[in-house]
Amino acid sequence: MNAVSPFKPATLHDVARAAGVSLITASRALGNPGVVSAKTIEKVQAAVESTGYIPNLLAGGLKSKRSLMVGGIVPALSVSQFLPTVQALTTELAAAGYQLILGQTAYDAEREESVLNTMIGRQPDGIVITGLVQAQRARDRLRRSGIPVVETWDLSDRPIDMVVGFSHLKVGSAVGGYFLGKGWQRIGIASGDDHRARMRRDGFQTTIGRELPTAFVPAPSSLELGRRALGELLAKDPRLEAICCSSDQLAHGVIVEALARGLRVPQDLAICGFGNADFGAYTVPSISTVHVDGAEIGRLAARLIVDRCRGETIANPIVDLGFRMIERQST
Amino acid sequence: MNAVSPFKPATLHDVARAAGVSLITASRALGNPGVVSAKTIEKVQAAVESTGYIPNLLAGGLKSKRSLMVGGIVPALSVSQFLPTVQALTTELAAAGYQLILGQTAYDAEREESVLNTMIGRQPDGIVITGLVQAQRARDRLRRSGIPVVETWDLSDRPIDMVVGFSHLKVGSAVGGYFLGKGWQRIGIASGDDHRARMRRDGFQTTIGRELPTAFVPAPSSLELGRRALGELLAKDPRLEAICCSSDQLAHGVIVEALARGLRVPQDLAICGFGNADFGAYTVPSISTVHVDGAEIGRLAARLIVDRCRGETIANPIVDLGFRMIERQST
DNA sequence: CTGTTAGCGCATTCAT
DNA sequence: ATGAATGCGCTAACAG
Repeated sequence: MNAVSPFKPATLHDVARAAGVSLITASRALGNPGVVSAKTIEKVQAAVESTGYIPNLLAGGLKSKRSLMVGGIVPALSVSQFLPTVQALTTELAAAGYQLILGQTAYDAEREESVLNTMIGRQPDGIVITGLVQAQRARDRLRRSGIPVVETWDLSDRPIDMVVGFSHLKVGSAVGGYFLGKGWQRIGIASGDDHRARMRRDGFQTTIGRELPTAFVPAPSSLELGRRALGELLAKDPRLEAICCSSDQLAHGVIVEALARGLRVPQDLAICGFGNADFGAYTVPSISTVHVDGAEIGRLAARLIVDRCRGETIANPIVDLGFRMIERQST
Repeated sequence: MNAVSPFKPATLHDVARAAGVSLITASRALGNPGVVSAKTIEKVQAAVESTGYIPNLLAGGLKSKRSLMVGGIVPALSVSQFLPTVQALTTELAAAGYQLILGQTAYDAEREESVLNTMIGRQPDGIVITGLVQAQRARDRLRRSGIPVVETWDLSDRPIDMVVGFSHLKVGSAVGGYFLGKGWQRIGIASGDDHRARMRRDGFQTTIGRELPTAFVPAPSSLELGRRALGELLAKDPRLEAICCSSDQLAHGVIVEALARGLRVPQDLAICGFGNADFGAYTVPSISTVHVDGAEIGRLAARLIVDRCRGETIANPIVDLGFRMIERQST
């Protein structure tokens, strides 16, 4: 082991010298081995071993215009809805040699813009955003940057570039239709105060056909907020029969609070969530919900970016992944 | 708005020309405004606006040796234990102008090494790892890279560089002591199969003073696995009085399963978790657990890295954040 | 197959 | 307070 000092990491130059070849040959042996003789590759690889060389991807990216990084932007990592997406994104990108740079907007338009700017400054080969970018300025900037962009977890006719998601309005309508079919009259809503939850609520109310008592809770939602939300709703109308919740966390909280108050679920109070969180099938009662394939959103987004980077044309830049209702014990 | 073509993003060169100053003056006006006259700064900023200039951080980093990126490595994003850490890390780093690059090891030593290598290649100004790096090769490589490294969520006398965490062995002992104090005799363990959960189990068993029936579940743990684990444990010993779980998710599942089987919690079966997950205080019964300040781990790790980058000397590179037991209804 | 030349976009010397 | 030159580490283009 011909270790190099800790303060001067080996460069490709050192590798080339150790292998007795030119700089560019060493570069090719590592990055494009098809064009180099087997013997040379061996020598170079031995040199890499002995020098402990690790390629400087910053330098490579500067020249080649491929940084092998993809930016991922979420409101907050704790929004468990998005976790499977970020996880799948990271995994799928890693498989293609890309790495994810994370940005959090904290549901704040200003922060979103500043996050986007530093993102763009890192010359990522793609950007994946949970939700649609609202600010027109930011949309223009992204479009002009020429970086492939995938907006996710929503749908739009005119995305910045590409979009993978589903219609929140339709989700709301579908749940509304389900509630109508059950014949429930006294209906309440527990909803996060973010854009997408509000959209689902709109779709739900439109289908039900009237304004409904609503408890808004600050995003991200949680079991605790669900408990509080039910308290609020029952204060508005103690005889509610059914609650539509904007997440399974919220629904879980509503269930726990209902049981704690001696209500039977679903006989006295029916409860529906959203997101098909992993625990929902295993609570007692299990939680009826709307399934959305968050991991698939991440995988698809990754693939769109990678394909685009390979110069392929994207047949369909607007992907509707849909959703499906899952009926369990809570309704 | 003097927009530039989407295919040729403005460089600092363009800004300098538009402002009628030299390249370096423009550079200083943006990066080191104290040394430049107010009038020049204004001209440069106007030029930035009109050209839509966004600094290329790759190029800046290449020259300045400060990439303003920090690598973060987790087994999997879905391990909710680590979420507050990653979230706080991202937020705290962003405040100091750094961004996080995410790597997932999937609890796999080989993947860990390859993730570390590409990480190092990106010249991050620091690396934060959840857990201690096990492979000696990887430890050497990290140490030799000269990059500040913070290992977290564990403790060691000889970290690669710095470490912020707590002793899992002591956590196990503390919970064991608590169980002994309660006088429970027939005790079972539901544990994740990862390194740290096993350490806590070791500490627990040592304090209890004997081998205990254990149900191992694959990490990451979940409510579902908790239900299954209780089934397994009761099959081994139907008269168990108390269960020690390696996470609150697992504990929640054990509680749900116990209630579903008609057992009263804690009268028939006492249950203790670990991690103080957000829902644990609001379930019925609420979950006794061990609190660890995951967010603080992230904040501290960020600060250590940032301080080190500023050239400050770290007074104490080994930080024990400790833990505390929280007694709730489930015991 | 291999090597030479010329930058990528910026910040750190030095100079003025 | 400003500017000119130089090179960070690497790869794309062209040569041989």
